[in-house]
Amino acid sequence: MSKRLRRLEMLAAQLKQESLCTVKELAVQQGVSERTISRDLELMREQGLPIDADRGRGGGVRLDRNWGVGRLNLAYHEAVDLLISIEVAEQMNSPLFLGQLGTVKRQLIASFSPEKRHRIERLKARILIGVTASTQVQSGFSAPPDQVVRHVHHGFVDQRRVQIRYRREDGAVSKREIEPHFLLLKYPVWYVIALDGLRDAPRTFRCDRILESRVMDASFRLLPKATFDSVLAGNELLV
Amino acid sequence: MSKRLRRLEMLAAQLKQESLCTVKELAVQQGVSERTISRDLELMREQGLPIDADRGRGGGVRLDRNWGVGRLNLAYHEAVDLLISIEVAEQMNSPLFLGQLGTVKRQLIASFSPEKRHRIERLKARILIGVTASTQVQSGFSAPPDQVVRHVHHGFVDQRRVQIRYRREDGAVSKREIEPHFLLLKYPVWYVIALDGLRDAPRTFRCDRILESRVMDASFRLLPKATFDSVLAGNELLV
DNA sequence: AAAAATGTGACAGAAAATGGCGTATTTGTT
DNA sequence: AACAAATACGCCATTTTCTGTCACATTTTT
Repeated sequence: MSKRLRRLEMLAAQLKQESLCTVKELAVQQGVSERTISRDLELMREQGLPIDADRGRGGGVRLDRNWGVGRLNLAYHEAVDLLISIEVAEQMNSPLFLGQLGTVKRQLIASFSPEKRHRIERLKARILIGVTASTQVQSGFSAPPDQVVRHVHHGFVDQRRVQIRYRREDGAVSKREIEPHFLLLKYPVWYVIALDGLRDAPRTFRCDRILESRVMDASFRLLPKATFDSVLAGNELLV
Repeated sequence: MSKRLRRLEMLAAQLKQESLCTVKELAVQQGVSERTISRDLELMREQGLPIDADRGRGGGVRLDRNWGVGRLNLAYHEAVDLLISIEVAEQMNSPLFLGQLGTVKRQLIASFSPEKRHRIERLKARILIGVTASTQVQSGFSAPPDQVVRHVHHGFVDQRRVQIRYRREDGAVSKREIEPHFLLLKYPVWYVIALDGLRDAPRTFRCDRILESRVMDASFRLLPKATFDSVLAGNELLV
């Protein structure tokens, strides 16, 4: 069903790979006549792909040089991560490359439904950017294990409780179940501001001090930000 | 020509906006029969769109909640910026949100032709990540003006000479024409490592000390990295 | 049980896609 | 100047696909 659709996609892919190909080549590859390829290219142009053609000997068809990417298919969570990454980077106040990403951001936002957009806004509001960590803190920093990063991320985004083994500054290790409400970045260190499940008290955890983690099935409800004022108070926030 | 293609796109767009719609609604909107919409949805499922349907009263059709973005259309330079941004952020060693961006990166890379991929590799090799700036440097830091950021970015990517007005640490202001070969990030400060056009000597400039800038028409040729060893030597590089 | 939804199969008529052919046009090569 | 290799496009018969209609099954809510 719908062979043409598939052919159009394959043609687009082909044109992205090869810088120049002739209609004849494409026709042989796709097993259709040259006339058909011509018509396909015509349609693709109508759809907005900037396909240039050189007539005459040594000519052929190619995508405009200034065209790199036809489309990027993003799953919901990928799009969310991308959008939030861009916004975080923007707020980190060190532009140069990310400053140029306005169009990308706009497209991402536009592609979300209003309802989802709102969810992302709330998510973003739960990410706090603080001042850069002191030299002393930085020297004692090492990137947390991948697994921990994934779990904290998951728990934060999906509002799931996370079980962690945590090493306090004084070296004592304890097991806890936390509800990750806020993330705080004091570059390069991420902190989780969470409700400690057992004591029902707000606490701050440094991600690189989390030794092990597990995402629980249980989700949690967001509490008002005021609940965390006590632990947030000590941090200079940029945003 | 190809009404169906257009209809399929419109259906996808519709489904992205509305969380739930009935086949009947869609049929009326598109001016075709319900049976046709059914078949369209069938095709879209085959193409990989996760369209769920609830039967029975109050039911309808909707995109899987985990699906936000159908496609992102990126121009070449946007795609380049995005890819490089992701890589820079990755190398900044502060994951959490960027950890999930592997798929996005892979898709971006896949969509470039080998030739373009190579150009991007070279561009990336010209971006250096150093250690975080000292507290002292940070306190004297303020984000450079947008225009300067854009111009430096432009000059760096397109290998164009850039005219700048620069304020040295001692306060003296001078006008120069530079060839931006490398960018060095010592978070949050970006440095431009460039050939000073007048003296033909490698120099380092702090972006936030550039007062004004202008991109020239003249492009420049890349010199071997060894040319800049003298100015690069003093920097601890992470990469 | 009724109503409101989707899902699917069959069939004939409508519409679109295809291939083949011819011609025009552009461009590089001999 | 002539030729060869490309795209561009119009026309038409043929083939394939799409569409609407009708019928019936299934799922879910009221």
